[in-house]
Amino acid sequence: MDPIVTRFPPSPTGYLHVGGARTALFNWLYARHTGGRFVLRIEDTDTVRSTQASVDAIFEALRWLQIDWDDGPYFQSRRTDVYLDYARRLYETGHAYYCTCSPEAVEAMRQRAVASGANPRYDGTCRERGLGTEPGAVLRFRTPASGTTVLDDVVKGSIVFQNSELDDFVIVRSDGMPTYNFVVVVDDIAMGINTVIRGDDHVMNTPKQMQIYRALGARLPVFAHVPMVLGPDRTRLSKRHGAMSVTAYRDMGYLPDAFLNYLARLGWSCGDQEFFTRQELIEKFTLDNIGRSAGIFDLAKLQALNADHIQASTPEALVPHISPILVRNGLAPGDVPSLPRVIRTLQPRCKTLEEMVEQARFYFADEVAYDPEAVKKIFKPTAFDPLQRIVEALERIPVFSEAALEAAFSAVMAATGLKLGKIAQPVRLALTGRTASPGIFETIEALGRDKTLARLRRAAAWIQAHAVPDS
RNA sequence: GGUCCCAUCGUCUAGCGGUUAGGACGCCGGCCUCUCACGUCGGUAACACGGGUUCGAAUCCCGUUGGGACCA
Repeated sequence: MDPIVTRFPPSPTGYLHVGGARTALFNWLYARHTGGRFVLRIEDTDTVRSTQASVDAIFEALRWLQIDWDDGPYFQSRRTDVYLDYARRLYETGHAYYCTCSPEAVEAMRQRAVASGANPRYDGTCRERGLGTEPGAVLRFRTPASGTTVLDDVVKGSIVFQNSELDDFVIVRSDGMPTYNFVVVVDDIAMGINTVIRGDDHVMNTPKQMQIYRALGARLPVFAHVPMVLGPDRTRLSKRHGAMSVTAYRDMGYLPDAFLNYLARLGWSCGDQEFFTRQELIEKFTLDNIGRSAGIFDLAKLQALNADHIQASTPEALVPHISPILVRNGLAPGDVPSLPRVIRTLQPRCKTLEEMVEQARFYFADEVAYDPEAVKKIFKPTAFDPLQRIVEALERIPVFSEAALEAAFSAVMAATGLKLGKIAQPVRLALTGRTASPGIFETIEALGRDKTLARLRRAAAWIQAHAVPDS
């Protein structure tokens, strides 16, 4: 059996968006799953809207997602001669003909067709005129007037199109530029693409494309039309729904593997499994379990999955992902004794890395700001003594290991008769400025000896300074 | 307007003629606990509607409604 060859053909008219990323993912996964090839092709024939910035943005997004390609990138703008070559073949074999009808005349035909209740279409005026190329002529594809074109779609099943509904569409414009439906087929044939996985907004293009395959004597690829990704209001995902750019999710602190996991499960399933590593995705992805109905992009679910991936990761593996976000927030990764240790304390408490940075702030601060509400409740005069005892106990510990810290706290608990909560909360407030934080021992360990002792002493002094005189 | 696609909890989905319709996210409650989380246990909630086919339909067929896509 021939190896599977898939492709991803983005138009560089903007950043890579969520729907495009999922299409890329499915094609990539299928190629990797089958040990086939994945081709990247930039469809930049629209020279007005295509930009280099968009090309760069797409590369950047694919790099972040770690979706790599085996062939390409090809640029359609550099392949015009290939397309015209194929167009000539179509003309020479009688599958295409020149047409000199003016745009106005064609528009009139459409009006007439609509008026008679039919589809707007070209009426075939030049079809049998046997015209050769001449100035202002377009090249039209000669669509069969009768019969049906049947698309056997892997996900949608069999779809029947009446050929009479198909137009004699233009394949080369009067300015010599080939058209979309035509170049796609030429490229897919030339690049050996045998499996086309794309959004189901392309279903209506498919019968036209199938006709071109036939006219060119090429073998049809397997088609898999994947349902679209919609916004919460059930309309096509757009700017109105917030972030559409894939890299925006990177900047918000999502892990590429979590993002891919979410995208894969949106429209594809594997029994009840929700969490997939990249490797599992490759092992388990097939075209068989792609759903037929459109899916709504749900940020809450993405967040939950991201939290799972953050937890499943090692702190060290998170470092390269979180560092840029730290820096963006004015925090230097080196300003803490051990960044992985800090990350470890926060892993079970964050849905995104952005949240993690937010919660990590106190580790980096030179001096924590106390939450005023918490101060009222916790920094009471009675908190001074235990705090002081903790300082003394910690001063005697050379190495801040969790076990040693726990022993020190136990000793203070025994000496004062206080429960851990009564001691831990003042310590927590002293170290973090807040009432909520990671476990007190792991926090101290990650914060390090110097910062811990400095903050505890400052807190003790603060309480003394603000002590309410006995009345 | 024409053509095409789709339809299970709010959301993602399992189901492929016989199930108390399962899981996940979210939400609500219990437990755990040095706080917040994590974790764990439990709860909430769905087969769009109407006809058929069948001993039996979420599942097969037809229609209706609703949503979406493409062309204009």
